[in-house]
Amino acid sequence: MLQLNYRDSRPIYEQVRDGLRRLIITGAIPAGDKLPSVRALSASLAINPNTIQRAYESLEQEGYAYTVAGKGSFAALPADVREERREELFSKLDAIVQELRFLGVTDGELSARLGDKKEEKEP
Amino acid sequence: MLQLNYRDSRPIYEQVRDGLRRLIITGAIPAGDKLPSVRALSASLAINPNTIQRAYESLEQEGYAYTVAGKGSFAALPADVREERREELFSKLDAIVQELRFLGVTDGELSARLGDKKEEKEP
DNA sequence: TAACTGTACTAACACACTTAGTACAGTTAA
DNA sequence: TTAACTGTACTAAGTGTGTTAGTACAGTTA
Repeated sequence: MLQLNYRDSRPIYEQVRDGLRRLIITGAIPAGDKLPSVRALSASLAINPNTIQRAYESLEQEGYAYTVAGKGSFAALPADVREERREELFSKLDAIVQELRFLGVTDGELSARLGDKKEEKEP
Repeated sequence: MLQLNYRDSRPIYEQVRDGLRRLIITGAIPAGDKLPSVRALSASLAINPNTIQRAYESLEQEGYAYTVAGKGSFAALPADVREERREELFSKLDAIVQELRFLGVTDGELSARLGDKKEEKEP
């Protein structure tokens, strides 16, 4: 379900949070569905429950999850959070594209790259 | 010349390295030009010389700089490093675009975004 | 010679991350 | 009601990384 990379310098709790965020945004975990319990996920990933709890805290603070006391944590993807994420990604996109242009990448190459990826989704 | 963000969780030496890399790739520091000395840059940024040294080590390891004993460090941008950076950025681009598509961004919106940025460079 | 260059150390401190353990309130099903 | 689950909130300890401070050395340049 989630993959951890211990070589990565990023903290485990961030990797867990980012992985869950991606699963929620891609629909692999639909909004409203229950997330694995802190203890269950910590057991399956073989890490401390506190680390999972921290990932869930961060995920909830970002708006991708909510908690019902005694029941558990659930996935969420409200419109404003989607919009916020879009803006964040667009900003990163701009920076990358700008640097690629300095590296001599043409509009044609960029379009081709995006087109290729589109075809992978719609063969 | 370089901006540091102490709120950023990223280490200072990575911020310095990434900032210099960007200046080199964009041509703000042309290949062959001398980089500021370790001591001079550490003084102007008000940080420890060891931190700058670490940034230079990393930058040189990536291929964006070379050292001449006793003279100093100089910017570099060989073809293979450019190509490696292109691949790295394309990978990040793919991941961002994929997530944007899941967020409902259409090809038209993507093209428009790229087109806007192009017009900013060529008004 | 004097002032610069990068580099290589040791030592110490601060902070974030992670783990371990315990505890408590709310929910759910037997 | 009891038992097992849920998230949450602590304290404590260990570890590793980043940063700073200080000193030192070899090479270059004016």
